[in-house]
Amino acid sequence: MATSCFADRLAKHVQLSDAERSALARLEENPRKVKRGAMIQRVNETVTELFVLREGRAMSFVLLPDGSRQILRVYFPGDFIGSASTIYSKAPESLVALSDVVICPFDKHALRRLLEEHPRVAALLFLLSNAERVALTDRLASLGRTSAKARVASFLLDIFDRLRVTDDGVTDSFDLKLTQEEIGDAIGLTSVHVNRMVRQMEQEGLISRANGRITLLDMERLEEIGHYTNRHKDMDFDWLPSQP
Amino acid sequence: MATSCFADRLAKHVQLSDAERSALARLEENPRKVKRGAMIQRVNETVTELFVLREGRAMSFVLLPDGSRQILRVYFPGDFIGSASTIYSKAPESLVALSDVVICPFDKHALRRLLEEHPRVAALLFLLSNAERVALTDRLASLGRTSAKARVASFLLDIFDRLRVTDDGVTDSFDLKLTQEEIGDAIGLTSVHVNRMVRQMEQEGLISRANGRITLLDMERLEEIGHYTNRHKDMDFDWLPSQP
DNA sequence: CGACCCCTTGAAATTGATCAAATGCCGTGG
DNA sequence: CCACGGCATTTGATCAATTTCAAGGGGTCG
Repeated sequence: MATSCFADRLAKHVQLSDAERSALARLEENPRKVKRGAMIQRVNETVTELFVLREGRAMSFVLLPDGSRQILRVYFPGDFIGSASTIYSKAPESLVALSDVVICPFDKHALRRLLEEHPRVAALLFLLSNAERVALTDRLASLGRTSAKARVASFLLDIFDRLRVTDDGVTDSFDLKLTQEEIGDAIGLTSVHVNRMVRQMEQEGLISRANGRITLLDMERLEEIGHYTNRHKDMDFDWLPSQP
Repeated sequence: MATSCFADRLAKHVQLSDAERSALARLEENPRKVKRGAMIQRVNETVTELFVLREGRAMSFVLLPDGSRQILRVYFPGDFIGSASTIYSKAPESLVALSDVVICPFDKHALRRLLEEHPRVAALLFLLSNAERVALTDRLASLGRTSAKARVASFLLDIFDRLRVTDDGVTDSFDLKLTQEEIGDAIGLTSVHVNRMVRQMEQEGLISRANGRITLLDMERLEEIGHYTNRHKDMDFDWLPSQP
């Protein structure tokens, strides 16, 4: 059986049949290495490909005419990225590697075949897409209605909880691998102000930092400050079509 | 053939077979009227139902502990709402009727059957879910990185373009049917500041208002001010499975 | 008529942005 | 090994956008 990073991720939620696994593995037949900082997809370029992120970290973002950047989402191994190209012929967002990464590009026609032949996987993708949607609405509420400190807190918790889904080594600390400017671009703040908030949270004993590594010292208070809810706990896949 | 508001919407993008149409119509077998202002779904309640909005307008929102509200999305006839309950057992957001509405609730098991039996419809739903995702990222960039005036401009254009998809009567003016406080809650501003921006845009000849009706007088400038892109023009459904 | 809601306007307060400069860190090449 | 350049972080001072607070006006519905 071929390995599939994406199948492994899905298998955390539901059992997959061998046929489904190998169909998913076919999406990852063409792994490609991309260097840190390199562009995977450029906004407005014609796109027909999607990607599975196999290794490393990536992000999607848009640039506004005045040069400011909004980071839309940070991605981790096993994430399915660039799904906007399923419906838009021109990329609505750019994708860039945050570290050296391995991505597996596949054409949307391959996705089509997968959806046709494996309705249960199709349903699963639909569900995960809805989970992404909720993640975005959470951040929308964060940007629209909470203070700078709350945004930093919830952003850290979000990254932390997402890393924990796949990486069992994560217990209370993690490598953020983002500059303060990037954090700011993700949560709608300047790097200067991110610095002040991080620094303040450190002094208050909420977090600590050591060469790029963040430790969450008081998660309860962080959740309270950030108005954060961990959505991962509440997922329910039971109603999906039973295994073929 | 039974009527289906949702099928009509999908049919704007792709041709549907009779079997697909009647399968979609079954989702709308139980229309229910809901009065303006009434709750359709309350956050944190256990949910197993989704809805097609057949008539009227609705919105989803969350309340933060300090009482402030973030409106996540405004919905129009033909929209598929509450899709978060496909994956979360407790509603992550509330749904409320903005006008008297007719909604068609259906159980997620009915959706499951639809996805199993009609892979092409499943694919289509997946695509539309990705389009929603992009709409959210657009607003995320708006909240995170643009001025109050830009947010108002892009919000108006977005509502306008979405109304135009279904309602042919819309050419340059439309009923917003939202209070200034609701606009503010959607784009992360106070009602006071929304008022100042709307008023300013009116004085500059960008828009005009008459008893709740908004007319867009200078769309080009509005698009520029709001950094707005109309995504509807760029949709591509050609690669979908061909008709069965 | 009164209650209520929404819109409007002004003045003061506050949050976070902007500008500017210093510090520290790390990899590279001499 | 050290010097250097370049990038990220840190800090201070000032500025500007938006919120907050407060009050008045207008329309509508019971």
